[in-house]
Amino acid sequence: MERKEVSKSVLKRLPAYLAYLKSIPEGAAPNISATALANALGMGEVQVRKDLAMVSDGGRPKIGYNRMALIDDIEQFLGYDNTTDAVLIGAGKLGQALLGYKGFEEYGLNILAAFDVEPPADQADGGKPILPLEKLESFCRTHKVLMGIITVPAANAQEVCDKLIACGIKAVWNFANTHLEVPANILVQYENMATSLAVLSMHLQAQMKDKK
Amino acid sequence: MERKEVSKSVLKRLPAYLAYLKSIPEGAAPNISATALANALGMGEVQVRKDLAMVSDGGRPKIGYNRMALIDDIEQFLGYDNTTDAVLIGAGKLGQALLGYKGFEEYGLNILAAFDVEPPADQADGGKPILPLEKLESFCRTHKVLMGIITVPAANAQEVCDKLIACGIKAVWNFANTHLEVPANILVQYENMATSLAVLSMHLQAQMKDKK
DNA sequence: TAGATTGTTAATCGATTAACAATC
DNA sequence: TAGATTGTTAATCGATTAACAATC
Repeated sequence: MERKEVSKSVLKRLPAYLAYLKSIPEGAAPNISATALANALGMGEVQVRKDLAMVSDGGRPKIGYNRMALIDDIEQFLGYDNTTDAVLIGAGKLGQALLGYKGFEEYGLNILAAFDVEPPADQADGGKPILPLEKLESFCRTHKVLMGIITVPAANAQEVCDKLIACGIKAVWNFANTHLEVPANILVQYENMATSLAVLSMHLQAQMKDKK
Repeated sequence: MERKEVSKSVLKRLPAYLAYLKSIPEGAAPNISATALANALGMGEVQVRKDLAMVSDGGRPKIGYNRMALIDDIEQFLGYDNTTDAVLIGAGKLGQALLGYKGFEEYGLNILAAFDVEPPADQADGGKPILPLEKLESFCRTHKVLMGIITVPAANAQEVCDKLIACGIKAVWNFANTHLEVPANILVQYENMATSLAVLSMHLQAQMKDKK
């Protein structure tokens, strides 16, 4: 299957398909139709079919897609089959939660270590190390790290980001609620809780108004 | 200023404006132009102007918008001025991190308590309580809670979600990587790390290919 | 064969961008 | 007045949806 260019909107839907496909028990029927997938996820079936056409080499009319093959295709497309190493900066509550989260492996993400200006003294045995920030550059260089995760306060995020880029990082996952200025070839993905909250509180406000 | 209907895309950009406006020091000039805002955030200036027109009652040509007034307008529009109470289900690592995060207050979100099938014995003094799941319904009813935050494993998310809706919740913030089936009047906001990771690993793959 | 299902081509929709008129 | 800046109207762009032809 040759690699097609997919738009960001398609890309963002792929993990949802994958999660659903994986949640189907082993013993179930080996095939699944785009219609079934669409219904399960509350989406349009044409959209699902178009999305799948981008990553798989096709389903068979009347039968659908082979579930296992589809899982493999999406995982390969998303690059979950080869792991990406990452470093995390900012070992506060959120940082440590992400550091300890086992689920990332499933997505091909491997956080090697965290860095902090003040590494906590009591580090969990066998957990991933939290190192002083001074060691960041040498660490990134020796491990050829390409992704950095920022979980420092917003005020320090740009500074940390600059440092990461100087260390050779190409992609930044930013949990700080601030815009980051970066060169064109660097991608910043914002994980912005404030955005989600805006959507939620908007809905609640509308609900309240409807009621009265 | 009468309340306009804004699209989700506009809504999602508002928190970014707000964060930037708030990051400007008190002492700076009292006005800011849409052009300046756009440049700072790497956005188009027409887009910024259109967005602001939805929430503020206007800037003045040649001068721009009054910063303080703009902050107030956006906060009011997003409902950050009156707090929303929420409960959190699933006191694992992520759940506890969110529970302990002070920053939500700024967005008008107040997590009252967490619930778990097995509340941990050692709860931080003065922190928010982690209660057994059986107490969820009475708690929600007495506190008239409208928002629920789901941080349980994907396999249990739907069950928890149903329970929340039965308790009168109107908006769900779902951190589990799974689709939730809900009635039409309930909003589910997915906080999907897998989605962000997909975008990031895609970028890294493209970078690698360019290099060789 | 008939019908379910796929994949594609065309139409619609919404959001972004560009052009321009209004204003301080 | 001139110029910066706003706000609006029109044009473009991209993504979603609808219609339909292809296939097992």
